[in-house]
Amino acid sequence: MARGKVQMKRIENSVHRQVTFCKRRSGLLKKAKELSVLCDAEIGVFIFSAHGKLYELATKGTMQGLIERYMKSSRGTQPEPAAIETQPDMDVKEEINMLKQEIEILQKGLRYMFGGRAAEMTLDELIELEKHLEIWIYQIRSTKMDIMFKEIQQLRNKVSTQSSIF
Amino acid sequence: MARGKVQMKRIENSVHRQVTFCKRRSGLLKKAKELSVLCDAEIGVFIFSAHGKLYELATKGTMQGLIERYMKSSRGTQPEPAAIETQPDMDVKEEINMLKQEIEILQKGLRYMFGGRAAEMTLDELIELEKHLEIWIYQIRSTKMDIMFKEIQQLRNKVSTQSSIF
DNA sequence: AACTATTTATAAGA
DNA sequence: TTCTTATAAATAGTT
Repeated sequence: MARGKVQMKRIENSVHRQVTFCKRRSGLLKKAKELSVLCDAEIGVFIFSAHGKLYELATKGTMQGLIERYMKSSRGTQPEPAAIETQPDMDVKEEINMLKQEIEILQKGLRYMFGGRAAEMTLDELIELEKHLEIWIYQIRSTKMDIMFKEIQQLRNKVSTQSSIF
Repeated sequence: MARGKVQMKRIENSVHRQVTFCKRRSGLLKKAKELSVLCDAEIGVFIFSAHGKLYELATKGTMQGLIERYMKSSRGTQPEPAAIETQPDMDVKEEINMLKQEIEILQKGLRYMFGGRAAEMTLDELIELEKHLEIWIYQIRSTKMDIMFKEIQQLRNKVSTQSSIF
């Protein structure tokens, strides 16, 4: 943006590209900090260079916390999972609470797996997480069964079709 | 940055703050896109407004994928979990592979929990995930046992100290 | 939303 | 990298 316009496409000269990456990266992070301070926003940025190196910024708190908040927030904007369609009579609020609880659980689990492990979780929390994982496994087994049952039905249909041909 | 400098602190006038948020937010996202294109970088940005509304950008692929990459990448820069200290003789490479595998597992689980649920997972993947969750539960139980054992020892010490006093 | 006077960011060069 | 500087972009205050 100085001494000449810039084309909005990958810079082919690798030296230029590296220099521009360095400059614009710091510019971007500066802008993010400013926006956060001026407007009281919480911002997370991560940048992977072409060679895979990570540069990150999290205003207010940690990136982990921001990701958890992101998960929580963006979850609601997605289409409802298919599982709900099989229970159209269920109370919507109750379903939402269940989903929220599931998210809380996984957040705890995430902290356990990616964070400093057991050091960050108390005995009570571990017991709670274990309980929820058991529920999760139960749900997975249930879904598995559904899928397998459908497959069996399809196979039966095929078999009966074949037997009517011959 | 025009018609007067700006102080780097929260804008008190709420109308000004809202307008500035809107302008600078779009500016930040534009800069992020430019950096990604010009320098072949992969960038994720999320912005929570003061009132909690989420604005996001993920260049190349989805935010989910970026977060997974972030988890993978930043994991290595953190201090090693305490669990490793209890096994100083274990081969480091093997330990790294185990951690990587753990991450893969949780990523699958994340997709299952936060993504489109069962619809996105095949039977084989569900079976695999179930297996990994069982391992995870096993690890949690093991950690629980460690914590409980330490607590028992501490309590025993207290008891024996008391009995020597009286 | 638009308009500009300024401030910032930054491309090219050293 | 870092500095310099001419210019392009972003944007604060105003309409």
